[in-house]
This record gives sequence, structure tokens and C-alpha cells, in this order.
Amino acid sequence: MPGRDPLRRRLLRLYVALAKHFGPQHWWPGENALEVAVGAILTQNTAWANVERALERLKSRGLLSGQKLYRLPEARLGALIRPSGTFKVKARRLKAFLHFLHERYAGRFGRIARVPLHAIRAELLSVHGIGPETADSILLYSLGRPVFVVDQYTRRVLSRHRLVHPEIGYDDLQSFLTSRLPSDPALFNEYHALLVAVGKEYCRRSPRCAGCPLRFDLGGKPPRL
DNA sequence: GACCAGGCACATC
DNA sequence: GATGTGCATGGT
Repeated sequence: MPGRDPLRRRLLRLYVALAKHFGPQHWWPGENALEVAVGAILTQNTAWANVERALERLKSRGLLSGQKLYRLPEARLGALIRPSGTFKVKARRLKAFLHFLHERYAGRFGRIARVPLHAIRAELLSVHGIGPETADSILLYSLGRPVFVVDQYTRRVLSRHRLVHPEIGYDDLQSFLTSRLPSDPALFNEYHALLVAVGKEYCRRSPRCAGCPLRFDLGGKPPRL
């Protein structure tokens, strides 16, 4: 009986409070599905501003297409995405993803649309360089699938509001959320973006949530730290 | 100069 | 299965 689950209520209240304070987040910034997927790989352990530089270098050269990136030599790709950091690693990972897209779906994102969620997630996870968060980012933000993306901000913010244990694993945290929220891609999209927004602003260098406007705003006790 | 950023693969125990 | 480490640029 989900209506009686107090955690569900707190999750929804947290969402409303975040939405009210931060407003629409407009994730994911990208002009098409491929750009979003490339961005998902480039942003691994990297600030988004650096990813934008790398994406712009590709875009300004007209290379931001599956076919062109697929044909681009790995070393050249690495040089172009250098501003996003760990560029040799990411060039290899992008290549692995483009190879997968080319071999499995003839390079067409649209063909993935019909594949069942659990199947396409498993396929993405089998690609070198695509782990749970990157796979889910692609599924939600690039393909519009109802998947909640979990990251360190998600874990940090929710644990500080005493909704989950600070060291909860990826899959458990994802289940915690998806079992309590309507299975709505637009909601998952906005909620995750909002968690990142509040995490960046108030959780990053402040173990005590200093200044966070949401700290006592959930109807429960404040987080004990 | 240290620390961090919208992780992941791999080695080692 | 848990834990540690390399990757690397650019902002704070």
C-alpha cells in the first residue's frame, strides 16, 4: 500500500521542495540523442563545463554524428575531446559505444526504441566503459526511458535527509526510488537534475549542509550527521 | 597546491 | 566480494 509509505511521502515532498526552490533544470542539454549519449560518457568523473568544451570541439567540426565519429580514428577523437579530461580513456570508451551502435543497431539510435528496457540496459552495460550510471543516463536522458539515474549526489542528498543509508549500493538506491515514485521519465529526469542542483550548491564542501534551504523542510527531524 | 567533478575498469587481496 | 588505484583536464 504505497500511500501509507512515509518514505514515499517524504520523497515526494523533497521533490516539490527542490522544484520550488530551483525551478526547471532543463536536462539534458543536447540537441539530439547521440549528443546526449556522447555527453554521458564524457561527463564521467568530470565537471560538465569541460564536457561542453569537448562537445563544442566536435560540433564545430561537424563530427557529432554516429557515422562520422565511428570513422574517426581513436587518436584524433582523443585529441578533440581533450578538454573533458581522461581523454585517452574516454576516446576508447566512445569508440566502444559507437562500435556497439554500429554493429548492433546499424548506427541508428531510433532502432533502440523498440528494445525492452531490461534488455537494452543489459546491452549497454556490456559495452566497455558504460557502467550503471552512464547506461541509465543514456536510457533516461537520451532515450526517454523511465529509469532513475543514481549518482553520488543522489546518494548524498537522500542520505542526509535520512531517507537512505549513506553507503547504499547503486541498484538498491535505484529500487528505493523507482518503487516509490510514479514511473514517469519526465519526473525522473527532473528529480535527478534537481538532486544534482542541490548537491552541487549545498552538499559538496559542506558536510553539515550549511545554508541548505531544504534542511528542515521535510516535515521530519533534521538529518543527524 | 590541494581538492573536486553528473565513473569505470582493472589489479590485488 | 571488498577495497584501492589510474585516468587527466580545468575550476575553485
